[in-house]
Amino acid sequence: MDYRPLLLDALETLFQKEQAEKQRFKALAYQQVLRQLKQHPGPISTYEDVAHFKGMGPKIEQKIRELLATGSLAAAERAKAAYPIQALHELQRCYGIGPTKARELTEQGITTIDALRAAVEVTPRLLTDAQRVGLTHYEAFLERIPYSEMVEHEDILRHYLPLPCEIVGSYRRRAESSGDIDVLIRVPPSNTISLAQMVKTLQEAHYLTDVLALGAHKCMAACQRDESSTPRRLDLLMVPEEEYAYGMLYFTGSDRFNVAFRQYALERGYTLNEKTMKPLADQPAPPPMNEEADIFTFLGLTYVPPNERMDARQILPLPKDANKRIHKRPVLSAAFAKINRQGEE
DNA sequence: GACAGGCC
DNA sequence: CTAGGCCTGTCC
Repeated sequence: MDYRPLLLDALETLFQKEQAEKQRFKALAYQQVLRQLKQHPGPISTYEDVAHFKGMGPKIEQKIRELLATGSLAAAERAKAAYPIQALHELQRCYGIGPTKARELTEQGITTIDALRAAVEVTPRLLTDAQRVGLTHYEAFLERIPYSEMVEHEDILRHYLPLPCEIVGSYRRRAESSGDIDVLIRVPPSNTISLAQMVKTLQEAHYLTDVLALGAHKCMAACQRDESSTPRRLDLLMVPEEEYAYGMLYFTGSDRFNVAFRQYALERGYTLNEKTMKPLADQPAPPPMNEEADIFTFLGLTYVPPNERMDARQILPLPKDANKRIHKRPVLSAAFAKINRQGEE
């Protein structure tokens, strides 16, 4: 008997319930187990199938054991009676609607995207400008963007932007699809062009169609290659030259690779974020990093090309003897490559 | 100007 | 303890 579908439903329910009750860390705990369950390919028939998951404490263990033994979970059933779980889930898939707004809407009797669309026709101020854009493009923003289309966006952006830029995220890791388009713009000290000006240029080219948020350094927007193509989520980030290498490393991910990378930096006495690297104690301050590879070298790490950046397994000290490198470097297995292709943002 | 909500 | 910062909108 495969309890995987029941387990997914029960844990998703409890995740929504904790979110509705603003129990951030409880929600996080369910989310962590849910993510691993979704990645787990095979059926779940005994507790041993999930015992090795990260973040399995006594509370979640008890709940899973109950579901495996009885086929249902009392806590999840109670949550379903107390909250419109399905409605909260559906509404939160809309860009700009989080737990609070979703709960507010369900309390007004709005429980589906269709109902929300009808309500917003009558009362536009039910949502903010950005949320209305999210609602308009609800289906489109849930779609994934094929790699081949990402290449086209890159061409368009390079054509219109007056500064060097790169699409980062899972696209740079060569994932076969991406969730959105993350663009880093390299800003030299001499720069006089504002982000607002660049946004205007992209709007006049009829590429950028909606602005969700626009500040001095960051723009969140929607874009389209042409009138008939699917609208996509676009993020533009202005990054000063001296921070660019750190920005590239950070926004290229993957998340797990970043966590491992920052942990390793800590062991070497440095704290790392998306802008810079600082010495912890009496370490020397790092020199300017012109490109990503400089950061690897400075920390004594073997450079990892973006498409191999998956998790801690790629964090390897530089070999003392270059000849040994051939034997020390693990070969990318098909299974690893598959994980990478999932292309989480 | 502080704070909350949401996103990355 | 589980990130921290950016942007928007609201309230006073």
